[in-house]
Amino acid sequence: MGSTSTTTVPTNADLMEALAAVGAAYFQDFAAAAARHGLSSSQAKALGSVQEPVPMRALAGRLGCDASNVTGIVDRLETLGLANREAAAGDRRVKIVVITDEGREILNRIRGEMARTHQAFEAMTDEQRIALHSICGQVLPVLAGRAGGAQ
Amino acid sequence: MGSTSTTTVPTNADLMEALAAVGAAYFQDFAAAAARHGLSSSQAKALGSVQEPVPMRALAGRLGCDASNVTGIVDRLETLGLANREAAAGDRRVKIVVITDEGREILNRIRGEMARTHQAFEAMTDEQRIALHSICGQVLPVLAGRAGGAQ
DNA sequence: GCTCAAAGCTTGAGTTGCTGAAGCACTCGG
DNA sequence: CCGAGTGCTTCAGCAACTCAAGCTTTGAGC
Repeated sequence: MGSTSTTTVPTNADLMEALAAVGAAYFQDFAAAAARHGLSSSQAKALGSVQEPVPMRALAGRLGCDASNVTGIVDRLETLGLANREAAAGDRRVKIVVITDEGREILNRIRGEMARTHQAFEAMTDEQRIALHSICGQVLPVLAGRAGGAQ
Repeated sequence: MGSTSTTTVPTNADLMEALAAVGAAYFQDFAAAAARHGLSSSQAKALGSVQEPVPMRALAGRLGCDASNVTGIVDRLETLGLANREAAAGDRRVKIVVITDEGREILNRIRGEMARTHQAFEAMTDEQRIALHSICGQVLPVLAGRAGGAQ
């Protein structure tokens, strides 16, 4: 396979490998920061997905898992005092997950403590930051299967 | 196309969000492809980490989890006929995990079936591919904690 | 050669993540 | 008001994960 050369266009396999490695490393940094605050990565991910109030069912969609699974995760967040269930106005079947102030604080602290991630970003030039952000923005809708639709 | 003179440099938070979204989407594509072949994402990830024979302990390091956990994962891979344990020459405590031909075939098929990922990559220009690959290569050592040496 | 500390793997107990099926509570169209 | 459909929870069951404990092997010191 290709060696690192400025004129070599990476193959799909090259890109997959690179993206997988970066994604895995990012995730481990995230999980480690969450663990320092007593949260599993799933709980932390859920917490990050409820910065805006979200119904249980929609949360399951965001997390890409079954609705019954979300019940347990939110149970634990609620026990820890990081989120609450609130009844939805207008449809009493629906329960809306709302992050608490404490939850928001923990979330911000976790994000701030992702030392490796911040270190990696700091080392990037403005051009690289712009390029990476642009590429992610372009690639995400396809990767997430939302091509042609708005979020 | 988009880039005008208004060069907005994304903040760390912007990049974190973008990277997290792309990483999560990639992982879901991966997990879905693996599931189609009866593998959990952990099993598939392990399978991808033993393309070269690896001792159990080293595999645990690569997967970022406890050694005792790897026992169970490799148990299942072995049951499925996708990998084998072999005794290490020179140290009979060590067991080396070796992928089987069937395991290699399944792994290749999984990677080939990550449709969204391939789709996303196909839509990239040569410049973007080079930029993304280069950025990943630069960022990975820092993100994975293998940078500089002061740690 | 023996002993003992340490290393590599497995086992067991216990929690969490996750799914599918079943059930309850509620909404909405007829 | 009734029945179908929706949203959430509960339950059973497996996989992933961790920690502590246990077994075998290794290697260093005696």
